[in-house]
Amino acid sequence: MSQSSSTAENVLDVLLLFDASRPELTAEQISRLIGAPRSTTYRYIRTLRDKGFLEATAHDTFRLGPRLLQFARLAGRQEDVGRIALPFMEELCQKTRETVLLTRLFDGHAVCVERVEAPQAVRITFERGQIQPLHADASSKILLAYISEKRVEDYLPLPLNAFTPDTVTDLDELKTQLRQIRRQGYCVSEGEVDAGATSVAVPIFGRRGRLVAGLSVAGPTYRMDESAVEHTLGLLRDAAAAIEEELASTNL
Amino acid sequence: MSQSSSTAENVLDVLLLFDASRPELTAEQISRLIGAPRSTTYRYIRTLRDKGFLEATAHDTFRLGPRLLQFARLAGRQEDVGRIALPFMEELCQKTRETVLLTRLFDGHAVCVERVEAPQAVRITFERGQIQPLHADASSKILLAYISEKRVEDYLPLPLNAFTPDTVTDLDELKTQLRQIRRQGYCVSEGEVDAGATSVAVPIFGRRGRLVAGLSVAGPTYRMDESAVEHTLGLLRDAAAAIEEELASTNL
DNA sequence: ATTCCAGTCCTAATTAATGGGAAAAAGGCG
DNA sequence: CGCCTTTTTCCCATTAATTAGGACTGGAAT
Repeated sequence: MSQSSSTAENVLDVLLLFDASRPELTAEQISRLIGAPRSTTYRYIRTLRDKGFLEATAHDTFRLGPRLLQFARLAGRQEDVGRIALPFMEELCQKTRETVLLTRLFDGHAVCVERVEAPQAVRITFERGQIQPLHADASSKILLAYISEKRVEDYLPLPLNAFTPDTVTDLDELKTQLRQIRRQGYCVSEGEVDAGATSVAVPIFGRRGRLVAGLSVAGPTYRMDESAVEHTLGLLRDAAAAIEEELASTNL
Repeated sequence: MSQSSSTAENVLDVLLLFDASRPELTAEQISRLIGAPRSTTYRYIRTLRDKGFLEATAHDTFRLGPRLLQFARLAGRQEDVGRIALPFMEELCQKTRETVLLTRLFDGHAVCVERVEAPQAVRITFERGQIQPLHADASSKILLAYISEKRVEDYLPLPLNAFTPDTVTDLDELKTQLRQIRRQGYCVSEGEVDAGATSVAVPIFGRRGRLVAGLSVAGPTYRMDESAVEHTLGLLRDAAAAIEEELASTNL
């Protein structure tokens, strides 16, 4: 337990305190959460604020600052996979008329690296940077499936949370599903995170067979009937193959 | 020139080195740019990497990491203005069928805090976090117009860059325009950043008459004829007024 | 085999961060 | 309007943590 970690770590940790459930924090809270005395905390805050990483709100609280907005754009776009995949995703979106997602494993979550939203009023919405738990939805499970089976539980927040009645919460059942996903090379899920949403996902492999990302199409279940899923799956596979090929030549 | 900067600053500065023109950097470059010896630099890099702020590429370079993607979502969304404005922006987009932007002044640039893209194939595209110079396009000039005239040049990268033949590059002419913008309370620009794009912008004021953001609608010039601009302007004004009202009651 | 780098590790010296508490703003409330 | 509370900044001696120089490792290329 490194109570007094390096300054660098501490400052970054301050940023990490912020998430969707805690968009704003008081200096007092920050101080307590990172375990540093008030004066020290204020020093961190000031540095962060001077550089635009944090900003003060109207109510004696702080929130993430405008600088992070800019990074946002860069971070994803510069990903090799993201950059390469985007045009194929646009094409997929046109052909399926549903939302297309590129997800990646990071820090125990599935992170949306890139997305193209469906050109229809009723659609699945997703933003770049949005994170999802790994045990639900095809876009997440496709990532989980290619982790060595032993380490799977290290990535999961046990016990498994149920978002809908259809979320798989039994670890063994999940593992069985993962094996099946590996066998068939794709994953289809229905209503595991949001009731009424269906996703189809395929893996994207890089060098040495390492999984680099998951590509998926998600739409309202009523539009995703069996033949639509079938059709989507074919398109997904073609796109994944094309992306992999380009990856291999670029990323050499 | 603070040769002996704090650790905290240094680590953050490492992140700031990355921008669109330099999406990847070698350890060597980072070391030189922040003026720290190799071993120290590597320590920074490691800390940043451990926390996901940086990641290694395939070619001995580093780029911004996946963690920043997540921040992206939070940073803008939690802005009071952004959150409040979004629904009105959606409405504006529906009515005008053009791209709607919410911009904000930060660090000598106009930053796009929120945006809703037009539901048409030919449209102005803009992303959250995208930055623009302050001297061109209505969405930028509207921000510049409400800075005290003396300080205007502090915010501008002189000499003024021309993006198109229509970009204003003469400081005095720009100032004259700014005065006019203040007088009439809105700004219309045509082809100043991208030839063929027309923007209409209005200011959004917060408490004590402070400018908090700029609201704008941008579309291809061929669709934005005089009557469309007129129509858009009216909608923009209504939206701005509504946003200001809500801001005042919330942000109290 | 040899050379060249990227990246890590080690250590003594000293710099630069720490944190306790005072003081000063900034609000809130009667 | 002035008093009280809370937030934020400032100060400074202490000391712990960062620094930086260079050795070391390991992989890739020639």
